[in-house]
Amino acid sequence: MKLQKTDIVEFQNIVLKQGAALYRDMPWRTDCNPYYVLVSEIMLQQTQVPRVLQKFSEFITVFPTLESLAKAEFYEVLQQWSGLGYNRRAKFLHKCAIQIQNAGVFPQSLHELQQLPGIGVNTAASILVYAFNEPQVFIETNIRTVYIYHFFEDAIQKIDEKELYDIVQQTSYTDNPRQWYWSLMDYGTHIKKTIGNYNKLSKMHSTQSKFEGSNRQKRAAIIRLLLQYGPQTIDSIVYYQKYTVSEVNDLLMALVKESMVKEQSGIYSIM
DNA sequence: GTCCCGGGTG
DNA sequence: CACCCAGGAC
Repeated sequence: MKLQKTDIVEFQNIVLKQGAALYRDMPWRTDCNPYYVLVSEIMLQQTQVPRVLQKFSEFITVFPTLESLAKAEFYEVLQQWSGLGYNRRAKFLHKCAIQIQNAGVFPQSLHELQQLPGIGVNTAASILVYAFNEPQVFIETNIRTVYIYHFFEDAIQKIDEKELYDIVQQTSYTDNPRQWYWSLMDYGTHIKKTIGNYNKLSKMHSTQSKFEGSNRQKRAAIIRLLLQYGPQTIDSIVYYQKYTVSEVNDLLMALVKESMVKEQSGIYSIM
């Protein structure tokens, strides 16, 4: 779909106007230094803004700089992360800090950013937008909502991500990328709250599996146990959690493989 | 039940 | 491409 210039300008004006009206202040928006942006972007993957707002401030109080995070032990990072969910992200973020600190400079290209763990194409682009106000094209759930609402509301078939990307690119407001994406985010959140979730029309949309009784739940329980009560044997974990031995064994194997947990002569602890 | 400023893995 | 990863809000 090739858009007319007038349609593009009209759309941009709507989004920017809504963005100004709906603007939400956040610490990582007030101060867009690359470290704040990195921390917030990882936290915001699959986690809503209100929950991140609280965690972010606590996290930054303990780890005010990239250097302080890089020098920290992982269990300290995990302690701060605890409660946010998707604990793997804490490991990714910690590794990011270490790698960037070792490199000596904050990565400033899509390619370099994507080399870092936990940073895919979307997060890489978003970091360039928010930290450096660089024009980039990316899609996440709120942006998807805005574009489906405005351009694909009557779609019969599921919308392909490439179609969306094409429109996002054509309508991209490059005068102030930061302001543009803040507007898309705040407007998209507003549409979802007041009108509905259009993402169901996207091919990307899928309902997630149940949490209750899942491995996610059990992993989290083991992590919490190790964080609160220190190193444990498999048997003690089995005793406390009432999971089967083979279950706990499998979960621990996975956690060790992800460098979340380490094992030393039968004793498991946070890495 | 459904969602969330996704990415890694096989 | 399918599945996994957490936790709370609604």
